Amino acid sequence: MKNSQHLLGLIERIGNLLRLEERELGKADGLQPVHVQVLEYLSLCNRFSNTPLSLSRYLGISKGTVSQSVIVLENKGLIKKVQDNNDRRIVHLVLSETGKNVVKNAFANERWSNTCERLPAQQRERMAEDLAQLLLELTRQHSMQSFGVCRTCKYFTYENSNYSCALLQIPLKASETAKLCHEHCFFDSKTGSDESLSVP
Amino acid sequence: MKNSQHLLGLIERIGNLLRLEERELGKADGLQPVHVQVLEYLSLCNRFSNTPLSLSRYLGISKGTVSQSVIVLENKGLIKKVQDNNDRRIVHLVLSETGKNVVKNAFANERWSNTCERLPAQQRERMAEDLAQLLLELTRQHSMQSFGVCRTCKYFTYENSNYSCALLQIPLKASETAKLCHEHCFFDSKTGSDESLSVP
DNA sequence: GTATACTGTATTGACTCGATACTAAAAGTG
DNA sequence: CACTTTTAGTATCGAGTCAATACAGTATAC
Repeated sequence: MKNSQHLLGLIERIGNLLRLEERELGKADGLQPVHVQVLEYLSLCNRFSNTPLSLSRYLGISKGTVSQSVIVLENKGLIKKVQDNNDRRIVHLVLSETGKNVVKNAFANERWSNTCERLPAQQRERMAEDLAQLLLELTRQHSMQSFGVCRTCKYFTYENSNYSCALLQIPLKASETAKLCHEHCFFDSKTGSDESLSVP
Repeated sequence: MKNSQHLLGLIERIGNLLRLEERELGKADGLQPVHVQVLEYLSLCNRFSNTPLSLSRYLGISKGTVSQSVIVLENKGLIKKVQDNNDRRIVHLVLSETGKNVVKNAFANERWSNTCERLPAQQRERMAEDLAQLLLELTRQHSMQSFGVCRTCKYFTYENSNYSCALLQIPLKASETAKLCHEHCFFDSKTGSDESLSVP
C-alpha cells in the first residue's frame, strides 16, 4: 500500500513538472498547457479520434471545456474544423501548417529530451512498457477508452499487403496504423478480459 | 527520440487521469485538485519542507498561487499556520485532524490502489525506481530541488542510535527520517555530479 | 547601520473548468 | 412514416487557478 502511494507521488510530481514545461513552451505562442496538450494529441490521432469528444475523453476534461479550447486554437490559426461527410454532427480537428510547427517545437523540448538521453535506452524501453500497462489498468478502472496505437489493436488486420480495421470494417492507410485510435483494444490475454471496453 | 515522445505521452496521460481522480476525491469537501495535492504533500514533508515556498517549488506553481490555496485550506479548517520560532518570516503549514482525515481518504483512492494491485509487486518496485531516477534527472534539468526522503539523503547520518542531518547540523527524530526534505541530495555517484543542487 | 536578500501576502486580470441548458443530426421505435 | 431517444457539439455563466506585480516584514552581509 505504501508502495502505491510512493508511485502515485512520483508520477504526480513528474506530471507537474511536465505541465510546467508545457507552460513555458506555450508561452511564446500565448498558449496554455492544455492547448499544447491538444495540439500534441491532434498530431498523434487518426481520422476517427480527431474529434472534440475523443479529445475530452483523452484529456479527461469536459466536452464544454474542449469546445472552448478548440475555439482559442482555431482563432490562433493552429487548427481547422472540418465537418464529417457521413455524419454531419461530427467535427474533425486538423492541424494547420502553423499548428504542426508549434507541436514540432513542443516535442523538441530540450529539457525532456536531455532528461531521457541521460537514462539508458533499455531503461526507457522498460519504463514505457510498464507505464503502458499501468495506464491500461487505470483506464479499465475508469471504464475509459484506452487510446492505443492502431497497429497494436486486436481489431487490426493485415491481409494481402492491405491494412484494415476489423471493428469498423474499413481499410486503413499505412500511415494511419501508427496513430492513436479511440476504439483501441489491446490483444493481450495476460491482462485479463476486455469486457470493460465497449465493443458492439 | 520517438521513444521519448511516447514516454512523455504516457506520463502525461496518466497524470491527467490522476488529476481527474483528485477532482473527484476533492469534490465532497469542495476542494480543487491542487488542494488535494497540497494536503498530500503536507502529510509527507518534514519540519523544514512544510513551508509555502517549498510547496510552490514542489508543485511547480508560483508562491502567490500557493498563498491563495493556503488561505482556502485554512478557511476550511484543514491546515493551520504556525510561525517559526527562529525565523519569523517563515510559516509552517500543519495538517489539522480534519485535514489528516481528508488526506487519508484521498490516499485510500480505490481506483488507484486497484490499479496498483493488478500489477505484480516486482513491476511496481521497478517502476518506482525507474521513475525516481527520471524525476531526479528532470529536476536537475530544471535546476530544482529533488525533494527526496530524508533517509536516502547524502547528509543523513546515523551514529550511536541517533539520527541527524549533516547539512543542517541538527538531530532528527526517527519519524522524520521517512519524510520528504527540500534540501535532499541523493548519495548516488552513478547519476553524475551534484553541482546543480544548491549546497551552502 | 545600511543595503540586500529572502519569505510570505495582496491585488489584478487572463484563462480554465464544470454545470447547465441548448441546437442539430442520427438512430432507434412504433 | 412520425415519434422519441441518443449523440456530437456549442453557448453561457460563475467559481476558481494561476502568473505577474507590487508590497511588507524579517534576516543577513558588509
